[in-house]
Amino acid sequence: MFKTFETYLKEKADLTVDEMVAVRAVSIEKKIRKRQYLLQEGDVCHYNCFIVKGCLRLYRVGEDGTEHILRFGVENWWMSDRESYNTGDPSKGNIDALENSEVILIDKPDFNNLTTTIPRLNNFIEKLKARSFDASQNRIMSNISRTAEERYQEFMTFFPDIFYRVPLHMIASYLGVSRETLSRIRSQFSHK
Amino acid sequence: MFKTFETYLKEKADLTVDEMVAVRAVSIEKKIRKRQYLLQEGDVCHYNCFIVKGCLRLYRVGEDGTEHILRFGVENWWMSDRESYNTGDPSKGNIDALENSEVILIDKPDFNNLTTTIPRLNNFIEKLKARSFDASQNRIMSNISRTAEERYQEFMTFFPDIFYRVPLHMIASYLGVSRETLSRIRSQFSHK
DNA sequence: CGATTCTTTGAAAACAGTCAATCTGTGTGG
DNA sequence: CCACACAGATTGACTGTTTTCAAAGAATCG
Repeated sequence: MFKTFETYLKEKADLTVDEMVAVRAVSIEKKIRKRQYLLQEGDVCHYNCFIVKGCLRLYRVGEDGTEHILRFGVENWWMSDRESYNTGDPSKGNIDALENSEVILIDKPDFNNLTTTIPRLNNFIEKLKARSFDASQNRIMSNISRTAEERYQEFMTFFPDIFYRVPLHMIASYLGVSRETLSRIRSQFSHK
Repeated sequence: MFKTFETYLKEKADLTVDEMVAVRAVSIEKKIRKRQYLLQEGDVCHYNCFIVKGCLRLYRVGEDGTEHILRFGVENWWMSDRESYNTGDPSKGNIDALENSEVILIDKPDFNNLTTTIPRLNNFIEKLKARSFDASQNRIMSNISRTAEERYQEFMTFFPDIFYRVPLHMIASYLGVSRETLSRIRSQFSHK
């Protein structure tokens, strides 16, 4: 299970063998079954979580009780509630598994240790954060400027791997429309 | 003009006198008049920009030619197109001044120098980026879960200082609704 | 098979966008 | 100082989109 993570780190951050050992020393392997929670609202997010296998989601519950999905994560993605992780405040969101999954957890102090002692890792993580921010900006742009149909097509083309493995009502939730609306968008679209 | 920046850095990052000198050495003071551009679509964003005085906006133009505002910035905020700045790719957005403004620009290589040589500055900037990311996530949540009216009220309470100095049609653009809709939301709201 | 989860459909109501017109305040040039 | 232009805000009428609620079909899993 650590193997996948190792391959990933080797390719992305080009870690040495020694560095890899250091990473491994603080890595916690964990299996989560479908519908199981990795983080629940109100708890503090103490871990960085790398997805080895499976599919997770981060969502928040609105005032009316509706679930709103902020992110999906699949193999080789990171998944945590960064806000709670950074601030140490209780999380506003929940992370649960949409499939039986395998993840690697690294505790915050351990992770900080790694990034300060391994510059190449730090570098890579910084880049990752930067891209993640850019993605957020683009999603905001999408939300304020595109129609639901456009956002739907955008999602399909950008994340085909996610599109084909999560239920449609969750994609609707991610896009910010009701499942009925998404269903109608799809039927309109396929009648062309 | 540098004075304001100095006060800010002193308070936020607690820089020493020597460090402040180093910052000053690479700071470019610039005045921008209302409606003038700091960055135009297609250009690469080479600078970090700190707002000493005034008000700027970052916006993108949609396929139909409509302007969509991604961010506003006022005194003591940073304003740049982070995507272009990070990647070196041409910017998808424009930054212009909504009022006569004064900014301090720091070139990317210079800025990198500063953050690598001044750990406390680096630390502060990292925190800033983290908060900025969190804000993005919260805005996305808002976009996919709240009604236009709720987003409007949210904006007023979170950014009263911006609310009272930018035209309403720009707030509409930021919120992702037409100016007419915002106008109607307001009149409904005030008839209570 | 039965239960659950997921998707689709229909009809009514609420909501938002567009276009065109009007109203307001501001500031500039004569 | 006035008249005019201009940017901003509002309103009305109309159209189009999205939500909601209720119901019914598929698909999946134990």
